[in-house]
Amino acid sequence: MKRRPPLDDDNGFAQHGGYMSAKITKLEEQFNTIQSACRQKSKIFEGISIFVNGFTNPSGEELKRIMMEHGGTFHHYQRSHTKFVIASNLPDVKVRTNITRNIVKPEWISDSLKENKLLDYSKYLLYTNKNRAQPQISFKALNKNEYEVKKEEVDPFSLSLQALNDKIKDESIPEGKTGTAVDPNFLEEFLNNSRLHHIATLGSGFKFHINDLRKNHDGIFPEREILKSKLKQSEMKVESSEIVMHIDMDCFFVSVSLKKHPHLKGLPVAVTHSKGRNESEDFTSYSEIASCSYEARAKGLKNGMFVGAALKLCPELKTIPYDFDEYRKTAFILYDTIAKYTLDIEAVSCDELYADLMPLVEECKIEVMDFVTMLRQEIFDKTGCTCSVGVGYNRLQARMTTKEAKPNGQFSLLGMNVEEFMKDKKIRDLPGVGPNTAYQLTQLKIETCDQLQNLPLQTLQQTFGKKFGETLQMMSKGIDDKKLVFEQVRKSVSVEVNYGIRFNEDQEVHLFLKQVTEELSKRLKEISKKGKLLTLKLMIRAKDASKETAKFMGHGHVERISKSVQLLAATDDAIAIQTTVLKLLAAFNIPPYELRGIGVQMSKLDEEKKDNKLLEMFKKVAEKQQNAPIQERIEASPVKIRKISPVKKRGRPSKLSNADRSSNISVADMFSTKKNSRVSAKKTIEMIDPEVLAELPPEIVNEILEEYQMPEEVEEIPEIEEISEEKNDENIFLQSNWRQVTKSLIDNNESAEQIKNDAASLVRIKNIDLIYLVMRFLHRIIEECDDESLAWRENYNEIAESVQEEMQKIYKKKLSIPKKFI
DNA sequence: ATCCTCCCCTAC
DNA sequence: TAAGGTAGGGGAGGAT
Ligand SMILES: Nc1ccn([C@H]2C[C@H](O)[C@@H](COP(=O)(O)OP(=O)(O)OP(=O)(O)O)O2)c(=O)n1
Ligand SMILES: [Mg+2]
Ligand SMILES: [Mg+2]
Repeated sequence: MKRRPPLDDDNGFAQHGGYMSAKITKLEEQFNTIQSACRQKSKIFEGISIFVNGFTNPSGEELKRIMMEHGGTFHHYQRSHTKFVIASNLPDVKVRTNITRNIVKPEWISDSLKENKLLDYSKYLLYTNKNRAQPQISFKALNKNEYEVKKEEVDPFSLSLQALNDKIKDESIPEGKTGTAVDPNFLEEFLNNSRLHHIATLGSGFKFHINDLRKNHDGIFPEREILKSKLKQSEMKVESSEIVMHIDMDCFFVSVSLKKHPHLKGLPVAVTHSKGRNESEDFTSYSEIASCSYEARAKGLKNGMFVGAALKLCPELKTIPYDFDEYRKTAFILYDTIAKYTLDIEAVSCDELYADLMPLVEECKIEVMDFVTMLRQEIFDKTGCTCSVGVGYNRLQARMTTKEAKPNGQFSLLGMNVEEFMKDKKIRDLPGVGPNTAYQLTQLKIETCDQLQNLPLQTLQQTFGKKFGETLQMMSKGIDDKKLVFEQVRKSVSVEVNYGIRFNEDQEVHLFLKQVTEELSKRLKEISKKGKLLTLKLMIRAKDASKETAKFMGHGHVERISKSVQLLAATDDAIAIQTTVLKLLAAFNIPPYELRGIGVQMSKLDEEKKDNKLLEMFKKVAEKQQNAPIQERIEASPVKIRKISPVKKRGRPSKLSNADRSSNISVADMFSTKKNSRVSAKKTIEMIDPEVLAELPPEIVNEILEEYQMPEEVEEIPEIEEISEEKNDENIFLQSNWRQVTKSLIDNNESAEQIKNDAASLVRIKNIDLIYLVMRFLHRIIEECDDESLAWRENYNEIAESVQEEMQKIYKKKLSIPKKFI
């Protein structure tokens, strides 16, 4: 209902107002045609979706036709909602990453068709418990933790990768593959030239920078004295909790790049990789415009537009190259100039931030807009670039007024009728309203905020969902409850490449993925984080897309798929990540030549791995004041804060150099004498010196990690009442991923001792609901596996016995749990 | 009711 | 030629 087919538009020449015919994606169009073309003959397979893996009889094509004609659904790739995988045999590596309980022989389909009714698929399972002839696999292998590196398993990959590595070094790149991800230098080259990579990196860099400045700041802003003396004194009337300023550089890349091409000032200019037009009739470039000047915008140009399209609108357009290093330097000047006056800053991107000016104007007793005028002048003096500022009582108001102010202007909504101000704004100008939402709103005949204000909330929520519907209406009136977030915490890290992806061989894919995972590992290490949830994101050529894209080396029209795995322990290890990612990839079974994009993302990030305890401690201290204006923090607890940040930075904040970053460590250093910090048992892993770990071979590392998943007693003795709490933390069944951990213990045939103890302990802490679940779970998975399961059946009996024993002691009765095995 | 996975959308 | 990255918010639908 709320989800629309994605807007996907390969050639991108579709114009902005006429929200294209691409409401329905090409893919869906095709789907519809096919559906209607082949008249349905029966509904035998209604509600059944299949994916065909490998060679089958009937063939994949034939099975597809059967499904279509008889009410079923055919998936070209295995998806989460794919109900059955049809296969006659599967290579081991594929089996290991598939749930085998839904792998069914193709005969299921053909026999069902013959009988003209849906037969019981369980008789056609490719892998059953009785089916010992089949390679043993399934549950164990599936749930065996993915990151785990066992020599026997990994060798095939690592060997072939090594071989390929050497081979590629010696040999030239295959025919027609220069400039693709097959080239071993591609990733580096691509990242160096990708503007989107640069702005993303700068963006998170500045978020970090602000955190860093705030943590190392003493709460004194000497530069405010200058404001007090230079600007007219005036009293503020307080009628809001925030005075929000939004500041954004005007056509940032263009302004900066123009400094080296001054003769082009005043002309329509765009920053792009393309050299522009050589011939008079050359409107074909699919190079993207990162930023265009306001003269160019007057002709209808927009950031992100293709050069060819832009030239059609503005044939006299001049293009200038990127200057990434200069963007970085300029952005630092922007941030550091503002940081002299306040650190109540929410970083948005390299050319844009919000600041809460309330504490500043209250202290200095100055007019907000006087400060803004002075600030903009200072930024211009230092950078030679103009910026614009909007001011309002919330972030939305500030954001909207910046648009109004641009270029090179400022605008305040304070004391104005906000609802009135919003009325003539186009819905597309609301932050959060992109092409899709705008299209859906125009379908509702809504084009301005005025109309949006008057639309019944119910209608909006029907189309956009409860939450977003309400947000939309609030926004249309200029209301926005979201407070600024000064200290932002990263929740994920990813490396994605959706350009130049043209492979022929699996090994080429593997080799590229290796580089991608190494890059990911590098980035995790840079910010001292480890992650527990690993996601592989792929872009696959859409069925109807031509093999060659309109845009050179682009991805074209694609289908996006992703798959994630929970790791047993957080990791940043390149090998561990790579191994897991290769398995995820194998599970999709995509022919290499159909890939158009590859990304690897790590989320569920743990706390900082180094000085973990110290940082956690720091957070505890700073927790309450976390998002408070910097000055209030000091007032609330001057002693503590001084202790945390003895390193004073007066006057001009320094650039974010390596030296500066490492100075952050001094925060942690301060705690190095405090030993009584309480560490959650889960994090015991972090007690191993990371440097030591890094020296060890990855297999060993993972073994150690595995060990530490079941930590021994914590070395430091916490206060008495905390002991029991901590011990409970160690109970595997009290971990959120206890199912996974338990499976892994069983699959690896580890000792049942801990399971037994922890299960009994559950009874002691009277967590009966959980012990009930646990016992049922144990029974089920032990029943499902065979082989070693004899031992585990006995283990189960023992565990059950010990649980019942505790039950008797505490409750004087037995728990109704699955019966013992015989 | 709450969680998880696999998306989609938006922004710069 | 061209360098379509990356993070966060959130919804649908299934599992628990
Ligand atoms: N599709 C986009 C949008 C932005 N950027 C880069 C180039 C921009 O200069 C910079 C900042 O983005 P803004 O949205 O702030 O746009 P500009 O600064 O270029 O223009 P404006 O004056 O509207 O802020 O990010 C980009 O590469 N591709
Ligand atoms: Mg800008
Ligand atoms: Mg901006």
